[in-house]
Amino acid sequence: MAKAQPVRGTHDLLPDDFAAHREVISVARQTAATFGYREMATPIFEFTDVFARSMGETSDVVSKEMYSFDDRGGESITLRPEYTAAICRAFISNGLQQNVPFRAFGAGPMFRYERPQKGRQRQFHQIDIEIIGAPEPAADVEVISVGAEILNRLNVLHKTVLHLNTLGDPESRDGYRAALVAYFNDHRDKLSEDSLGRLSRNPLRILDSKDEGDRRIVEHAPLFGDYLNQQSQDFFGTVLFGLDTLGIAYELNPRLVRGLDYYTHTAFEFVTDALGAQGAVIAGGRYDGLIGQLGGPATPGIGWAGGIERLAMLSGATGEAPRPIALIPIGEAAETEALKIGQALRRDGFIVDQAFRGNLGKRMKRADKLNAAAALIFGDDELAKGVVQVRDLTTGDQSEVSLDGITRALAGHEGSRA
RNA sequence: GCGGGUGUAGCUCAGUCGGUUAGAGCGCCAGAUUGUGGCUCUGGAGGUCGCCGGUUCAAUUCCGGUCACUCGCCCCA
Repeated sequence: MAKAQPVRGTHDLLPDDFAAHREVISVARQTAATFGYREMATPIFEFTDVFARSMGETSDVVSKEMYSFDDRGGESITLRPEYTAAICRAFISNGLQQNVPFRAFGAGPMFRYERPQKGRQRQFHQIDIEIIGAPEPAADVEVISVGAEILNRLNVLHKTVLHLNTLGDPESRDGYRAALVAYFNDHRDKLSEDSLGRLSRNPLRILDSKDEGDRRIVEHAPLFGDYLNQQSQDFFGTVLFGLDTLGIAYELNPRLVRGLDYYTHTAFEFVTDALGAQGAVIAGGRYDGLIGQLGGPATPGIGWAGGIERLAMLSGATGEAPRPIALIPIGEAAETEALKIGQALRRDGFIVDQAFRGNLGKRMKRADKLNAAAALIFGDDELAKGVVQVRDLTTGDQSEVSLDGITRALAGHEGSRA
């Protein structure tokens, strides 16, 4: 092991990475804001129970992927593996049922102990929106359309496909699940080992198995459509109609199921094939039972989470450092004057770079390397006249400008403001 | 958690059929050019060849283990 190695599955976000990261967040934040979602944050850790009860003890995340530990007071604490349960807990804790429908946007780190891959890290970051207290299918349409609009503004919508399915209401889902379990039990001798495990934990997942043998059995498995009650069908129909109205394209995918217990009705994923095996960039669904399971008043909800790293990769966003204004004093008196000029320019919003050492040539090279938009050059001669040389480093044009005219002379460099 | 690939300078990569001082391009530093950047030229710094162990007179090279990344499974964002 090399020295100073980061923990497996964690990554540093250096300034360029961070700029791309922040771009995803700010596009999402702005887009969500236009729909009335307000940003909030919850703690990065919660009582383990918050996730164990909501996501289901048998889910992969809870059973083997959580960063859980006992704190010094003996409480079992877990670094959040997802945002939804935490926001729902906050909804209950703060008595927000007065405020429904409650729309929230959040962004931050999540933690799962998984085997790292491209697009899969142990600390990763998500953007997340939730709408709580809206049982109407219009909320499903809205939440999906927020996601589509964010992808659109990030210029990646065309690289994704929206997969859509319904899990129905609890009655439909339980009925289907029972039928599936009965069917697969009759064929358990032919199921893969993975699927035998799924049979007890989450039989719906067998539908999505990639195993050849499993697929042959799945072909003749009962269909969800036959178990959806009228209400669930109507609900889903309304969602589809809304998406059609908005011109949001989707593919119905009856194999799209969720690994977490709390989902009902609409389940969806924006998937890309451009990132290898980790193709879901935004995924979510309706969770009408979740808040009740957490001990709150029965309240429906729907939302999604998007992987910031995956979105940043997909958009190809690369952070670019802004172009500063370089201050290049020559001589001691000018160094002193430079402090004052720099202060004034910064108060005016400019990004100002001041080298701490070097002669004129050195500092010009540095200014060039920083991709500075302009250099302000001044020595004793200029100070005596109360001027500075303003050199445009793109064009090479240079002119003498009086001290109180610097801001005006930099008018063409709005891109150099922070 | 399971199976495969990879690991040589800050970055991208050559190379060593086991043998003396391990290379290139880019980048970095300095000089040509002590009041004017980009181009060019010259010079320089920078490597425990991922780590630990084994075999060997000798290992960066072969073998084992390990760590990290990566591809697929699993799971998901």
